[in-house]
Amino acid sequence: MTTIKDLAKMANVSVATVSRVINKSGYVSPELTRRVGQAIAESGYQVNALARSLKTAKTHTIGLIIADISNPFFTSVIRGVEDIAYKHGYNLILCNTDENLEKEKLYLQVLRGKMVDGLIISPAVTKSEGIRELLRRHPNVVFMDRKVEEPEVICARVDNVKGTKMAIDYLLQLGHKDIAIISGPLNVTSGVERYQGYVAALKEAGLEPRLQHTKIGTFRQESGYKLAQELLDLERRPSALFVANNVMTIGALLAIRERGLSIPDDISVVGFDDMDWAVLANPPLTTVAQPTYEMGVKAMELLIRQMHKEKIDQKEILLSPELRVRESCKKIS
Amino acid sequence: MTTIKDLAKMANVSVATVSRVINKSGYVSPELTRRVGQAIAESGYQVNALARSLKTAKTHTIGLIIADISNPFFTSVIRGVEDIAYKHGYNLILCNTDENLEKEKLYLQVLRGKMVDGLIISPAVTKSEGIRELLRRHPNVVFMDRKVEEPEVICARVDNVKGTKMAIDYLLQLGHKDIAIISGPLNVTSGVERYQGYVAALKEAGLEPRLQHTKIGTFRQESGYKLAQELLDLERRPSALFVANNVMTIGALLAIRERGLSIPDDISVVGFDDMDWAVLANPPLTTVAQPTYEMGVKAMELLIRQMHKEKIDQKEILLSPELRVRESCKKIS
DNA sequence: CTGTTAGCGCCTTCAG
DNA sequence: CTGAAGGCGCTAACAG
Repeated sequence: MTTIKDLAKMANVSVATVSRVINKSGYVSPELTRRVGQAIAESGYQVNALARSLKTAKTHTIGLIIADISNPFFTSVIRGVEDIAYKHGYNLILCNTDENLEKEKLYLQVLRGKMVDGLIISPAVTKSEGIRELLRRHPNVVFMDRKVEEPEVICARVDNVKGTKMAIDYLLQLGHKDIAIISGPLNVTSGVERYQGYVAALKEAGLEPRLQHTKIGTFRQESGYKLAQELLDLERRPSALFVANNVMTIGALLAIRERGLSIPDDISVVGFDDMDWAVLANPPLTTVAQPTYEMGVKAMELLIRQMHKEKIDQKEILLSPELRVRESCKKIS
Repeated sequence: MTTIKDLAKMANVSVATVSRVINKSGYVSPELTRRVGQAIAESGYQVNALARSLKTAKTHTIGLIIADISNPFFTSVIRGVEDIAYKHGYNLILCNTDENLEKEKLYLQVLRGKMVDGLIISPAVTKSEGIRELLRRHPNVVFMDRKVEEPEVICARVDNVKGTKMAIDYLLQLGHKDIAIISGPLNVTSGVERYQGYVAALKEAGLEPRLQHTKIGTFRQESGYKLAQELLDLERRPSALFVANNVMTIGALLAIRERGLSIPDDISVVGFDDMDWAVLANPPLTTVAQPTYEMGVKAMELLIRQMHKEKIDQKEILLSPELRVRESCKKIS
């Protein structure tokens, strides 16, 4: 591997001069600049970012910790993060935790070791000693989608309560009274907030949430599938179903289909998270859409401000969800 | 930040000793081991991977260059890569090129600078000077999904010709003669191979591919949408449509739906790439499924063998696709 | 404008 | 079994 030392020899200058032309720091005469340039071209030199980072204490790398890359919600978010990161010259180390606390903890440690300039996290659970320690040790951390029970954290996410309320209110308006929920896990903020939105919306309408009709899932497809089955097997089957995320919705739709029931005649459905095929489903699915790409963008922008020590007036960005009414809910009397 | 120097002072030993206990290299007396261990615990020490890598010339980081993270095909592949990488202690730097050659080139350079131990690439085009140079400079590169026109490259991908033939043969069997294709770009291997499979299948059946019925797209949804429109507007509308990837299929389905046509009565459709909602579509969509997760696993396993200098008997792994017949094609007479 | 030099934090001979 | 010292490749004073 060529080093600046080699270049210095080739161009017959000092390493400092080489460094200067590489970094365009300080003046170097045209002649020397040319010679160094030539040496670089001839050797195919590439600066060693490790050495540079060791010296400058900047890696231009950020860690991205999320639960599941294969979930389209996250990939869209990642896309937003990547676009902004690229624009500002940062690279992403991608860490998939699978909602596994151990894995999260290990990744946190590895990323700290790799001296990332910052981190974007979608934490596996609301309270984690690992993250608390991270917060103490690392100055640049932003949360995304989900947050953690600590004061003063910086975070970009969606208004889950509002989104869920929009969905439930819509169902209520259509005349539904027996609205079931397949909720996410209650130890992550997005899960608990959507559940709270559900409860709140019902109560505001003077309805009491039924234990029978509330199922707590894991945000996984199998979970949506299984819980939907339980709901469908109930003596008093709900007239409407709200599912708290995209992949559980797929599971639920599969279960409904398997039972030979039809939407919305037998049961109305609205899912949290829009999906690009929602309009192609049978029938087209009514959903609560999150601005996923934008969430990624905002998170990365927050992180960049934080890394640049700029003032952040709004520590918590709350994006607005949107109800996309299609044909999966019917009016009942 | 705590360094081994600090630890050495705290434990009243030399840095060499600290290094030895951290890396479990060489014998250290129990007493000193204990003292060092305590110092580590008290200080919350974390080794600086930058410094270590600079010294050892190993980063335990690999670069992953793909076209589009938001495409479920790639995310499933990434998932496979990540799982294996994690198992072996490697981290992933994720690079999204957007099929953009400039971006790819820049990323290649950055990754080289960051001294990644290896690279997995899904190249934007078949022939690229940037990649040729990389191959010359970096010993550990494996291609995934798509490859590049160079001899001896290591690669994990699917048998695109076979997959496409399966789809076309199926349509042929159902009696279709006017089978259109929305192909991918012809400057990437997966695009051209699927196109070739289409042509070959037709010719073997004694049919001549019609220019009118072959549309060359970009693997993007808009492209599928627009080209499907063109096909549908033809005087002699094809009786069947093969779409060469997942997101173009979504576009095509959208166009068909918009025209008020029904599948399979007005037109039969089969798409390359299965999708988890394919069975929920209206009607359930017949597809050619790729073993995406497995592809990622194989690619990473190949890379690991390569990095470990193990012998690789099979440089090119060709995975088998599978036709999933559902309800989007009808028999015609 | 250019060169010399001292580290960044770590690993690894080489002595002891 | 332990310590001292050199160097990985680079940047940034500090001299000149």
